[in-house]
Amino acid sequence: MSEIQNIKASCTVPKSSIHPFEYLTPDQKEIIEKNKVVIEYNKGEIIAKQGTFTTHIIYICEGLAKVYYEDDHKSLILRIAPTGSLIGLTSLPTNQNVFQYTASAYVDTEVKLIDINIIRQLILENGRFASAIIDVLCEVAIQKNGRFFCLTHRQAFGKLADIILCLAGNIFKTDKFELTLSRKELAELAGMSTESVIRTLKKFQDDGLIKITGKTFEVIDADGLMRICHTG
Amino acid sequence: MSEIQNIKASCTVPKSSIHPFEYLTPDQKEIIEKNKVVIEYNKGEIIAKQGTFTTHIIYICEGLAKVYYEDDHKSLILRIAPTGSLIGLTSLPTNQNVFQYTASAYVDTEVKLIDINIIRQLILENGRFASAIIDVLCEVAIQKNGRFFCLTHRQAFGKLADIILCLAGNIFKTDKFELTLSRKELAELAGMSTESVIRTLKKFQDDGLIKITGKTFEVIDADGLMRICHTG
DNA sequence: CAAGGAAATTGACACATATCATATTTTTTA
DNA sequence: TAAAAAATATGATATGTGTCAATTTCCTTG
Repeated sequence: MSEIQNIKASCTVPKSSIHPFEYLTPDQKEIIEKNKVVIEYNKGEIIAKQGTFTTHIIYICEGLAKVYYEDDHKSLILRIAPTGSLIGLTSLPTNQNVFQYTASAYVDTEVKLIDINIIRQLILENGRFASAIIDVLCEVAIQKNGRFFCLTHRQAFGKLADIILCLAGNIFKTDKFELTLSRKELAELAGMSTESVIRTLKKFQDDGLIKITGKTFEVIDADGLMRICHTG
Repeated sequence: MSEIQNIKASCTVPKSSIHPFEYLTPDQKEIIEKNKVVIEYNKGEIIAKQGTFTTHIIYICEGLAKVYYEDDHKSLILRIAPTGSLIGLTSLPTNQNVFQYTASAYVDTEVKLIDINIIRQLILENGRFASAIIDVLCEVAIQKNGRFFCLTHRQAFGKLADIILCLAGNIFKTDKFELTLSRKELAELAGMSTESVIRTLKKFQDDGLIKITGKTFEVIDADGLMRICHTG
């Protein structure tokens, strides 16, 4: 039986063990601190809107954000940004000065806004910081590849199994957790219809893979879900 | 009537106008030149295999590479890397030292191999270079979001229309071009079956959107294809 | 130039899953 | 606490597209 935290699901959340700001000098840290703004968002509120000018990079101090791409009245969740994530890095190139995606608060979330030009300047000045930013970008890219593959090549069973393992292993880091997401939100995350999510969830329960009591999800057979990820 | 080069298809190829090496000092350029290896690959040959150690970053001097993710005997094309692209950047984080995808030559391709540790060192030393590498990563990320959306949210018509516009506008940069890809390869690119590609292509011809003569593709109605991208 | 093989094409069919309609349960709010 | 609204659940149906099989066309190679 594998430990839920060690499950490697292609998933939605990058591992994020990188903290670029740690590589700044005290002086540089102070520049950030002096120019930062801290804002609280309520669940559901939009933190950054695709297409608007990226004047600041967003750092998630506490909470969870949904990062999604919007087009033609459809939307695609790119990733879930947990505490410690940076949002808006894709606007670092000066010719790409608008948000390439929308970010909204999945739960009540506290963010720190940092002037993007200060970040640009620090990248030029501090190699270790630049390197850490690159690491963050790479980590997000790798996670996105996995999610991309999952959503295009797996069918309902596999997609949902993947999401559940990801929630358990990467977000809540325990096999029994309270899920505040509605079935509709879960469906959006898995890239399938709400009804399909409900049916698939029921099937998983009948097969003894998971147990749902109200809003509480419990992963019973992580290895079984893992197998479905790779076959279903 | 829009110019084919200005069509904004979500697409498969990043615009790639960034050349990080231009920001190096003469000394730094010399380090690169002294340590580089140039290799020629024939069409179809594998340039880098997912899972193997990334000892070098790959620069495409001339040609076209297919970058794809492999899992469970299935594969997903992430992007097409044209002349001037860098491959292997996602291995820059030292804890991510294997290729995250496979790259193979779409046509005969000449590449330059550059020791990844030299790149890492240059990122630390040269802020402008680091910044340019970040720009490249961001550009690839943005392109990948578009492709991700296209492949998950559009159906056959839209996906294929998108690919055709991308080939015409971004790769060949003309509305009449010779396509060396087989229907099977085109299908892989559009994330659909070979038969569906053939049927859809036929429909496009019947509707007077494109004209195919042997291996020559001609875009007749780019605006029409564009519309299909966003509705089909 | 003929034979063999690969690629392209076409049609029939299967199947996964979205959509729609409707019912039930839960939550909100007045 | 009743009424309204939202979320969840379930069944029937529609549809897009993949798969399989068969045929034709094109290209290679002896």
